[in-house]
Amino acid sequence: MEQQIRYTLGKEERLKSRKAIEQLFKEGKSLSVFPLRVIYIFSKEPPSLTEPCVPVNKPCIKAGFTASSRNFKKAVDRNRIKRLMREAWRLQKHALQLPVSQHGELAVFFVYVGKELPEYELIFEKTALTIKRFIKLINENKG
RNA sequence: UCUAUCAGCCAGGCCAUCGUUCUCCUACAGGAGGAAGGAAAGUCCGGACAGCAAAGGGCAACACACCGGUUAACGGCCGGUCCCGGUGAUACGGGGAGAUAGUGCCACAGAAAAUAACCGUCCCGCUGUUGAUGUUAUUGUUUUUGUUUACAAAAACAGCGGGAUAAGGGUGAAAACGUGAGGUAAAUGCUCACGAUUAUUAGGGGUAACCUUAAUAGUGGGUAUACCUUGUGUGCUGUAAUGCCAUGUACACCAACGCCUGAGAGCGGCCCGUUCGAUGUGCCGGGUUAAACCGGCGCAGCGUUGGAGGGUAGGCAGCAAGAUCAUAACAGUAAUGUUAUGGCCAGAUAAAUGAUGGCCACCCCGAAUUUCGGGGCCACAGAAUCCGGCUUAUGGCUGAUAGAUUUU
RNA sequence: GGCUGCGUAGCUCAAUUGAAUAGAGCAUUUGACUACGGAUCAAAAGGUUUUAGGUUUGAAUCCUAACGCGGUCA
Repeated sequence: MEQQIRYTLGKEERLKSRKAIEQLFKEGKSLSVFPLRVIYIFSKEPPSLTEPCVPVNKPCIKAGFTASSRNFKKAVDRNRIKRLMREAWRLQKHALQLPVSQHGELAVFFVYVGKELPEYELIFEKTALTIKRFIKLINENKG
């Protein structure tokens, strides 16, 4: 049986520390794939010096998701958007895993900036697009 | 069938794949089990629990207000009662201390908005004018008649003073019980009849609010959702409360004791009373992940002894077995309570419950009436310490009553 | 999670010790002035006082509930 990819998104793979998120918003770069706005940061330390970042054991991509309460006043809508984004990320992030693990660590934060409730298909497509752009970015940095 | 009002119920079920979170097991591959609501919402009330050294008294402030019951508690709920609206109907909806404790307010209009004032009406007295009529005296003339003067004076008018009035006075939301009769100088519940209404007393019913009968005394405008008075209740702040752990750093850190003085501070509104009382404190800049900390300026008593103290980022507790849930029986009109049996039912912290598919049930449409095909499977909406209510949002179903329409 | 304040013309604000017609400035429209425009002058229109109940003879104002928008504590 060819190693089946486990599409997981546990606690380890999400941004949970308030401090880390504040730092990300302060120093991170951003790109925008409407209706998503993506804020990200690469940590420079080579993986060998800090705790070993082996793809199987320790995840090296951390992600967070949010939707503004200015655009969506109801908690139900915000939860729905975050869940859809999480689901799309969960199914597609494996494409990034290998390139990133060779390079360092990545922290990503997705902000939904649209003003209407999206369909799942739209979120899925846009997430795929962002991942492509990330891969491109990593390749440029190498070169 | 539709509409209106009221009351009650439900918020699909099962299976599979990939994921999330918590707990347990484990051979660390994984496996098993639990995982949003009737409103989780608004934060409008009431509690539990915690802190404020202790939580004492008074005042203030706030809330509530027919009666009884219910409860841990409530401003909630249940039952009753009176008033108003409303109906075929005690179906239904709304309201309820005090205006006779006091103060304030009631625009415009109106005589007047609560004192009964003003106009007007009536009575008495005084003064003045006119003066029917009467009496007496004087003067002139011989007398009579007549004239003049003085006095008295019915009545009328005017003025002043005193008193009686609330019947009348175009208004207004509201005008000092209403209608009729008698009575009076003129009038008035002044008296009488009928009616309305308030209070007290007595009898009857009811735990009570209240109902009812009789007697007596009244008829004092409205507004307390103006201030207020009376009664009852509440100390204040809130789980981001609060307690504990531990990294690293700096030291005018902390604790105890003593002396002069009593600045000041606390008891989260104020006072009394009481307690604390000095290496402190205010501002600005730097520093730290954060706090400790450093420097400057201002105000300000010190000393001795001891060893840990303060504080935040993070973690743990608080934090999931309870005014608990389900079923049954009993008590009660009911809210609710008691007993028995069984169950354990979210616990995250940038914050878990999602994505996809199938079947059944339900609804709609078409064929057709056994059944088949297609579509829908929703609305409002997401726990953050936990409970009891209230309010608001919202889909469907059922029942009761009334009305309308159609068919028989 | 708690506390607290506000909502008036298209905009910025008055009127908040209840009193009948809700006022001012800017903006808008029309007219005058000008060759034209601006400025200026004159006039007009524009309000269910956020919504729904209640108290009152009478509510922008008082009371209750809802909706919306801020501020603040940690």
